[in-house]
Amino acid sequence: VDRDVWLACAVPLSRLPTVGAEVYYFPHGHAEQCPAHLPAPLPAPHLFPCTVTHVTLGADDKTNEVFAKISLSPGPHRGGPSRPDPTSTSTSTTASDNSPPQETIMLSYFTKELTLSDANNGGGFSVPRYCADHIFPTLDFDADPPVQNLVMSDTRGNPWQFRHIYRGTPRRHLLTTGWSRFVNAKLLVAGDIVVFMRRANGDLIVGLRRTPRYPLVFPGAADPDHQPQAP
Amino acid sequence: VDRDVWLACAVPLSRLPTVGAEVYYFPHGHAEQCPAHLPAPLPAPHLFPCTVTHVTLGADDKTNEVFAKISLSPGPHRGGPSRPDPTSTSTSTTASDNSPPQETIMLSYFTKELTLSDANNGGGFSVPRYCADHIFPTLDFDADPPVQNLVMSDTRGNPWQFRHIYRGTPRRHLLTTGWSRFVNAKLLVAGDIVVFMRRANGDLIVGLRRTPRYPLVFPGAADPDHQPQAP
DNA sequence: TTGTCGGCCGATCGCCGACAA
DNA sequence: TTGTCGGCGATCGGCCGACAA
Repeated sequence: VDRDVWLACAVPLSRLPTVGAEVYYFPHGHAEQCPAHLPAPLPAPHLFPCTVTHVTLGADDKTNEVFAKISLSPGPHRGGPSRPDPTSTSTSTTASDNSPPQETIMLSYFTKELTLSDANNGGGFSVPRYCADHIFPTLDFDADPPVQNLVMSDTRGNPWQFRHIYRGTPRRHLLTTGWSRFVNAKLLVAGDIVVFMRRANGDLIVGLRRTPRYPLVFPGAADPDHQPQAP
Repeated sequence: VDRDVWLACAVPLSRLPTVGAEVYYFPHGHAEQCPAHLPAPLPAPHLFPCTVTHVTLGADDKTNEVFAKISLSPGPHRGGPSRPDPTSTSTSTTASDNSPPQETIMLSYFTKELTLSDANNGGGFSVPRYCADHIFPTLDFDADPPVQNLVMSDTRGNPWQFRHIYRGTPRRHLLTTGWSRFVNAKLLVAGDIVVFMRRANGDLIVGLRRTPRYPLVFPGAADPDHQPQAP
């Protein structure tokens, strides 16, 4: 996954450490994300000085959820110890360090939280004005109705096609054909956030941020047998 | 999985070894079922004398495909070597030994290979006369049409409900409502075999045998993204 | 400007008897 | 006896403008 795409999809507070940075590993922050893997009650909060040896950016093949794999090498810091950042974790999207390099955003992007109508009803998506004007290619407003096909890649590079139309009274931008297929394939629900990105060369990319799921695995979802059919 | 249910679903040639039996492990038979896991070209066919230490019967949670996990302990046989059975394998449905105990079938069962109509058309299943007469509960033929709801468990114990009706000209037995749901959930295709079983207490069980799939993993099935929607 | 709703049209699902193998 | 077919009614998906927030 490209760094700029990753950053656009990650939560705004996310900061990526650079290789060689001296950080603190905070076990409690890590355990917070993997409550099922707790081997035993953790000892009192403690910070371990570490050095970042490798950073790998990725996106889940199925859900497109972005993550960062941060390899740490334990050991004391060479320079004077700076104030430890208690939010440091590893292999999570909220990893950060003490000297975040300012990222230059190389692409335009727009985010929207899915409404109930976006996720459930009729299979359409209401495109906010700003997104249609600044991210999507401009429509031919002489046509009636103005309509175009958009092809955009997800964060794994797979293409998705959407019908973008400007219609209704009052007029508004919508994504229709293709949208519900995307929602179903990505298992999106209201509250999830879509990220539409446009590169300088015009390429379109669609990314995702998911709201926390409770529980992460739906009971009975793995085995459809437990849902016997109604008469 | 109960032993009698397992035996009814396994292919007729299947025989289960007993713990302590002295058998031969035949690597080529095993490799035949796992062509993808061949570490290297196998040496010339060879038989390894082994003793069965444990037998576990199971059914795949999703597909209900039955299998036997047979633990072998390598070592020379104590008694005089009997004629080795070249079909012996481990962890497969075709496992066998040299002294199959005669199984007492504790249940009635009926098998049918799915036709194209059973698997594809209209969501119904043509019930052969023998199955309706000897396996299913008898219908009330005074009703018009004679109809009943059947609830049967799959080999994992999950309940499935089918509408059993006797109708048409000429009259015939059919499973209608509920059948297509079962076909879709179990990913059945024409050529697969269903096994309807009735225990002495009247309980109904439905099992499956699958025809070999080529390939075993459908290309592109894992990632729906590679199938962009048609306009 | 945009979220939600009801209308409605077309596609699909699935129950049906007809008919022939 | 039973496999396949065409018919057709019910259901569902999904595109639409209306309307109000």
